[in-house]
Amino acid sequence: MLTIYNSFSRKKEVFRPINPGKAGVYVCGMTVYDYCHLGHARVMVVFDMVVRWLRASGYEVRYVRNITDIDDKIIRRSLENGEPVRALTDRFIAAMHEDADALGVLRPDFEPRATDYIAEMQGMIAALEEKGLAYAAANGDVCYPVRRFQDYGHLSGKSVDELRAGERVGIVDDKNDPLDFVLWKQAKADEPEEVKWDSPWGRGRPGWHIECSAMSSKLLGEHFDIHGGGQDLQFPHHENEIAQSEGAHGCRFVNYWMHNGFVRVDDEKMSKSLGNFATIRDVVGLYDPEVVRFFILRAHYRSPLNYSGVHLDDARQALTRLYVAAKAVSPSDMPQVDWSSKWGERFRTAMDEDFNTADALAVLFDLTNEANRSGDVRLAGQIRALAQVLGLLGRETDEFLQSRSGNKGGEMDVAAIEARVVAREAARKARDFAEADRLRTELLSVGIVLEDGPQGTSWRRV
RNA sequence: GGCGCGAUAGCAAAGCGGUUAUGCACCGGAUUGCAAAUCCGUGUAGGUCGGUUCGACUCCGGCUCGCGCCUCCA
Repeated sequence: MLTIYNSFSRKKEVFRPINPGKAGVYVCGMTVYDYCHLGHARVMVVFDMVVRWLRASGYEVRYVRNITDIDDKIIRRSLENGEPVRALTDRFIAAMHEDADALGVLRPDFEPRATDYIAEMQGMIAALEEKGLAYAAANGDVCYPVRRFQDYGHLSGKSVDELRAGERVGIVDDKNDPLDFVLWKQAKADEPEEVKWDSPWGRGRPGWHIECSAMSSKLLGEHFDIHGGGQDLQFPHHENEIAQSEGAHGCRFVNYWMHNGFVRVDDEKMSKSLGNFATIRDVVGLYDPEVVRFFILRAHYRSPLNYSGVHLDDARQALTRLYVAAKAVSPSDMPQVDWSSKWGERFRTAMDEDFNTADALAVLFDLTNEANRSGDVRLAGQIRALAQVLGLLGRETDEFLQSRSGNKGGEMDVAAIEARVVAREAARKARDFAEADRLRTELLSVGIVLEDGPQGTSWRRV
């Protein structure tokens, strides 16, 4: 029985889908004006894991992760670059897909681009207007009167009055209430024509929050199961989504809200001003992408995650242990998961407990010990089968161990390495151990470790 | 100022009112020509002060420290 921590109720709840056997999942995706960073990596990996687990549990999942391809930052970047908005967003969508692929993140079933849903957004704004939940501000922007929505603040645990008390002063605003947010922005003279759409409220573009409300209801219905995103989106973005969706549709919006924890770098918040801003492509240049995925999954998704070199090195060693134990089984002839086994049951129990991947991985390590001790290939196969439920261990062991990516050793090419392995074998046969050790030391100096086994010598990069 | 979260062994990270989490690192031993990998053995961790309890790392309260949100942010 799957339980999920629901940010809305602040407690763990048994997952009960709206339609038996099915699950609708919406996750706030990227705003595509720059390369994805580790925070994006966490969102993508975490909800990829969630969807994989729902599927492994037998649910037919409809997974939507949107792309925000219209917003202030995009327009600004486009102007700076002298690059059309569409060219800019296309470029960063392609980059995002590369990053996601590297991390083993499966494509969502739908990746709606905001600009393809302008009509739906306008439809929602019209519906809100009809219910008195939209007004034109002094500057012509159409805004949502937050105080008119009863439950505003529930998700983030804030009351409207507290928000007012803590609000920053000095913000010049045309809104009736500083907390109100924009549904439709009036076009500005210095903005390119490609970011302007005609509407009943004048030429302009949608506000950020209405995008997700419109796309999710169009693709998943007005009421769906799970909505996810980074913790920072809880307020105001998700709060506003609730206000808009429930305001416009008159029914409950989402049953389970899931928020993943932040990524920090060397124990500091990751930010451009601190200069510790790590993009996925930076990190993947230093560490194998699968190590990054493992690193993310090793912590519970709601905990803060601290990125640092030593932690990634640690993760790499741990993942190597799993790979070594699974060596005898190729991913191509991997067995099915035996869910009735002790290991399968423990794994399922861990995952069913609010997606406790840390605990599930601990089960894998216990299984690893058992597999190594017994030499039972079936157990090795179960390591692979279970790990792949988390999107891990999908490669041949040697491919992982010998991969250049993220390994420190690696200047020497494979042919040169193998020539030395052969030469050393010959030396060992001749009992010329001095020569054999010399060759091994030479390889070690370039980051290659040799391992003599019953089936001969194998090598890997450190 | 308001709201919320966290503090676990050298590092990382889970569960749990009373029996070994797990991984990395370290130290012994086995194995190996020597190694590596693997196996065996070794850890009396739970910020602090109180309370509840037969018993608390686990529940409650105070304190200290750290963090997040309240503004665009995954």
